[in-house]
Amino acid sequence: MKMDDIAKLAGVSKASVSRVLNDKPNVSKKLRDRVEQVLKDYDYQPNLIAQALNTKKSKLIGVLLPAIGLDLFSDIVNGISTVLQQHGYELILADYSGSTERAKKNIDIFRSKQVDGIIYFPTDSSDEHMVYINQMKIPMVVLGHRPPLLEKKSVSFPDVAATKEVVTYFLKKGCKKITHVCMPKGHAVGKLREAAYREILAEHGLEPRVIYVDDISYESGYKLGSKLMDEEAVFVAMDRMAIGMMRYLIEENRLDDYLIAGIDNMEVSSMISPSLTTINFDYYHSGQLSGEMVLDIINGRAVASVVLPYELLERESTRR
Amino acid sequence: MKMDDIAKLAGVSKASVSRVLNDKPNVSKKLRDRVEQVLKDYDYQPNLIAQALNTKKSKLIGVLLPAIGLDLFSDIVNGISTVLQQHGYELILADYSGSTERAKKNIDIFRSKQVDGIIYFPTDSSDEHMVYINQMKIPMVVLGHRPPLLEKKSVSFPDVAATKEVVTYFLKKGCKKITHVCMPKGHAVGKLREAAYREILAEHGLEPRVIYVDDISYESGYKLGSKLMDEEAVFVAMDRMAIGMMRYLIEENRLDDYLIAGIDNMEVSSMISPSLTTINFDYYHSGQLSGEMVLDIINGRAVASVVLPYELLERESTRR
DNA sequence: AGAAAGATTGTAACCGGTTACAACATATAG
DNA sequence: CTATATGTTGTAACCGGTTACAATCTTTCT
Repeated sequence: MKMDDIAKLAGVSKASVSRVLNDKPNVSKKLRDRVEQVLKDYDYQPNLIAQALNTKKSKLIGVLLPAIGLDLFSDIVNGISTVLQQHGYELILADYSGSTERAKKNIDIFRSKQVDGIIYFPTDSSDEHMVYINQMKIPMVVLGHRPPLLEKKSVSFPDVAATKEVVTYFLKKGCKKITHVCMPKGHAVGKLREAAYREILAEHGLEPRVIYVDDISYESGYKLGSKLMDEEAVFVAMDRMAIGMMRYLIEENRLDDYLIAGIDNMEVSSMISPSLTTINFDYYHSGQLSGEMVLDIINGRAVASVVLPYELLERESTRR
Repeated sequence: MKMDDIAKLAGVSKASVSRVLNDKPNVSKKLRDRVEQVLKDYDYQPNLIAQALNTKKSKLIGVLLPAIGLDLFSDIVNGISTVLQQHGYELILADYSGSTERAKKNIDIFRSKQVDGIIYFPTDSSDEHMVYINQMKIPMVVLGHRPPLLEKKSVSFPDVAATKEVVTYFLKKGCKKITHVCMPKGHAVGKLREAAYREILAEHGLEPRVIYVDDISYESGYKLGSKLMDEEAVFVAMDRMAIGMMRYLIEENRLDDYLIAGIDNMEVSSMISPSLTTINFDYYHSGQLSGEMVLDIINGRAVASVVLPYELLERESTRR
């Protein structure tokens, strides 16, 4: 059922049907009623592809994430989706498994599909990559980072401040040996957290000790439990790895030897025992904000970068 | 940069450019080379919207879920995405928050966007709804259910068998008082699990005791912990609620009074302490299979329904 | 009543590709 | 060296909408 068919059935021209559908002015009530009746009778659904072709608005937003299937990212998608749906946009979801090449390819596909905007959560926030991203002429929001070049169009988390807060918390508790379990190399966020950790330890004249994980799985955290030595406190760069590590320590009956804190605040982090001290980042909200921001950019409204708040949630894993 | 521009730059017609792009036969090497050079020079990306308009293939698959943000669903999306990406399709993601009306509306939007197929995870699998779904002329896979009408195009989980396996497991351990914490009413899956639970208890002449949750959150499970009485075993209809409940019982120091089992096998279920006995369902794989199935349907290949296997994972929460 | 202004509707071009068909060029056969 | 088959390229219609502009119909005013 296409517009021409509707037009014929109502005995009017295609243009008139289009006017009725788009609530254009200067349409007589008689014609409008007649057309609307036919539209209803035949349950006409316009072909949005055809519409997109000449309005040049696909009402599609591309969302590009390092991975899907991580709760963090699904919270983000959830937030984005909520906002987009409210505004009549749909989202195309893609992941690039941390490969910058695949990210670029996906962005090209998004552009081919004529998305109206892109929300991109890069793992690589190098200048080189950001220059490449910035030169695109498409509304784009950078999520999770705040690269200088795209600063104004970013929604990010205060990784540095949050990290310092955790480490300071350990210091205040009198810990001298604070280890950091870091995300795999290549994760820009991990780099930030590691640098902040090192910086604050240096400020206090303490020796840093960093353990690198291979991947950001529970399993990975679990395996690295055995690398812990005589430290007092462990700051793990993601809750999921912290939980894996705690499991290991519980099995080895060594958990009482350590104070453990994560960063992320997964939903489950308060439900495990002992519950995990962590930093709360509101990923869902970051999704909402980036959704709103990309729509603002599309509609030519002014936007300002957002750095979300964080909150230290002190729980059982750091109580003696 | 549109096709006409490329054509002019290469000194050929639009049609020839199209032929080169689509690897059509009967194109002279000379012309092909010339066009390809220009394509490369100007980094031409075809407008897939225009392409979709006349090929009537959008290379878009609509994925409609009850919710996004639940790990279960993000595993599914992950599986779907992997397969689709391999075949050059993109996915449009939408959720309907368990409202059948919103589900219908989303399906309409999908069709307006001319998706080539839909993967739909309904919560409502009533005949009425399935008749409505079935009468659509669009390739569609039903995920998570196996409604008679759409049986051949479904990918589902053996909820009944799995439930019976868990309950039987408790029975073998000698439990007589087995409670079931059920998903909120309206969840078709919850109904299946509850019915299977009731059936097997009846077979053994035992009295069922069902506790209903309001929503499928950790919190919900936590709150219902207080409703437990003198039962020996608890079969919870989702891991996340089981974990919440365990947390409550740990806080109350009553966990040792119960054997607890879930169903789902969340990634974290093996990492908490005590680790949770549960049924493993491979959601990621279900996503892959439904992705493949929808592509098969689109391409006119024969498809057969899939019921995924399950596996009881006996862990610490049911050990004494 | 007739002209001018305003409202309503239709016609046709256009969005950026694909493809049937025609036109032309080259190869093969007689 | 034509006649015919085959290969290559261009022209134009089409996909299903939107919209500028022209055409027609109403009003309103003198």
